[in-house]
Amino acid sequence: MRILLVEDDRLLGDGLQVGLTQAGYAVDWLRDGEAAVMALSTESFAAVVLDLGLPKRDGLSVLQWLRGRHDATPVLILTARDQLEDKVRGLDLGADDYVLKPFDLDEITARLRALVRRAHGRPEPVLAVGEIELNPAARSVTRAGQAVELTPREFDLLHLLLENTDRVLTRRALEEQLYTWNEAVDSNALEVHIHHLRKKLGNDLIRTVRGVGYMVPAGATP
Amino acid sequence: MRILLVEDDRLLGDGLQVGLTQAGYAVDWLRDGEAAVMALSTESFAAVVLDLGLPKRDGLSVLQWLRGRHDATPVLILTARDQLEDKVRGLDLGADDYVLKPFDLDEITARLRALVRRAHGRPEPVLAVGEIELNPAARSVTRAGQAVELTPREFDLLHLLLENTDRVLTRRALEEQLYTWNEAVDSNALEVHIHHLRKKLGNDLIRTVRGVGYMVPAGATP
DNA sequence: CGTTTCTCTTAAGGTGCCCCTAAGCTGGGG
DNA sequence: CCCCAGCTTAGGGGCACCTTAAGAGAAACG
Repeated sequence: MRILLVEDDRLLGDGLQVGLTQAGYAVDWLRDGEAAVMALSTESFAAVVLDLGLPKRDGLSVLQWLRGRHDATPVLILTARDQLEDKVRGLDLGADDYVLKPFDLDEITARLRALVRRAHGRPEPVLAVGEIELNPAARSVTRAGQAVELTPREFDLLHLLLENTDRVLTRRALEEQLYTWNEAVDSNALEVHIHHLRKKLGNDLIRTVRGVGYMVPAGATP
Repeated sequence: MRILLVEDDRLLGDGLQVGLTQAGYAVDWLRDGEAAVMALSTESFAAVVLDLGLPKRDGLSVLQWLRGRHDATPVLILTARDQLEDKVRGLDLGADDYVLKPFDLDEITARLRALVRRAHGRPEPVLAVGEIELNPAARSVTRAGQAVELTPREFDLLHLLLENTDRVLTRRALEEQLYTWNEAVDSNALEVHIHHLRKKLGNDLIRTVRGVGYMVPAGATP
């Protein structure tokens, strides 16, 4: 599985190359947009990891050029948190997904995996417990086949719980995952979201573990 | 599930040992690279948690030596954020994963779990004595395969006892662990919990040692 | 740009469960 | 036979969690 990594920052690129290699990809690492276009015009990749701020030729320009050729190679965009506009424009131009800096390597590989899988027309793996199903790619949830509308927070929370069935997630752990590393909430927001989830999905799915946190048993809701 | 922890910082090591033990692992804690090599050459571990900055023998050197012997024991590296090069070299040398300092205990246990599972497709670590099994991650207890409902205190108490099978735990020791360093109880609360545990798990599991404390024999309840 | 809708947080009040307490009981050891 | 450590039982209080409601803020709409 061959991947093109386009990143000018030496440190970041180095880390990514190693990490992605570790994850089982063959990684070609280029430092500027010009080189990226050259590579893409002659070679074929399973996916492209594309930084936006590049020398010689901007990342968005590379993306636009790629899509102009009707090349459907999956593209994962790396963008800083304060450049949301770029992200939006990137998605408009045909990016398949984006990751905000500073990012976690696991997140990159996870999204990349999803991207490649999607590109090959293979269905996304869904997380299922009992009659509840969650589709991470579509961000959709069904209960006994019926679609259930969840807000973003609710979805993320449920996602976390379903990824860790049979494991108790402490309140701390959940909050740290939901609220990105800062501005921790000091109220019972988490409880409220849990409450909403139970209301929409039934009371049996999420078990309260007093004094610790929450858990969804793998064999819940008969 | 036996784990080798190699960490020279006393405070950090202490915290890790407690946390990992809490997570259900049997932890051997060594303070320098020399000792780690000694241990690894004679004993077998499910995984190694390895700090890089070590006395006598550097962590990377230990890792290199280990891989040189074609030992595939999973290795989780602890590294400071400003030593990315080391991390990279570590991965090159065959580390399986790394965690940046300062880290979260939950993250360590999560990665460790993934690592061990990856290494030989095994499920969660459990503490087992006779027909009693305790799963720290799920905070669940079974007796002869049947789920047993325990209250938080009961669970914590049982957890402590099972972590120290064949060792007599004094009333003092138990109370200090259960009640976080303050607000000691001056009554027989402990006895009450023991009573409840016996009621739910059978009278043979927990042995009373008159005048000292309690103990669960490793080969209890046939 | 005002209006509307939707989501998330905050806060307050309620409730059920757990845990401590205490007091009487039991049995082993001196 | 007595004493004391541990066992047993029951109840009340407190706290963790639940539930509900409403306001702030952001996104969507015209």
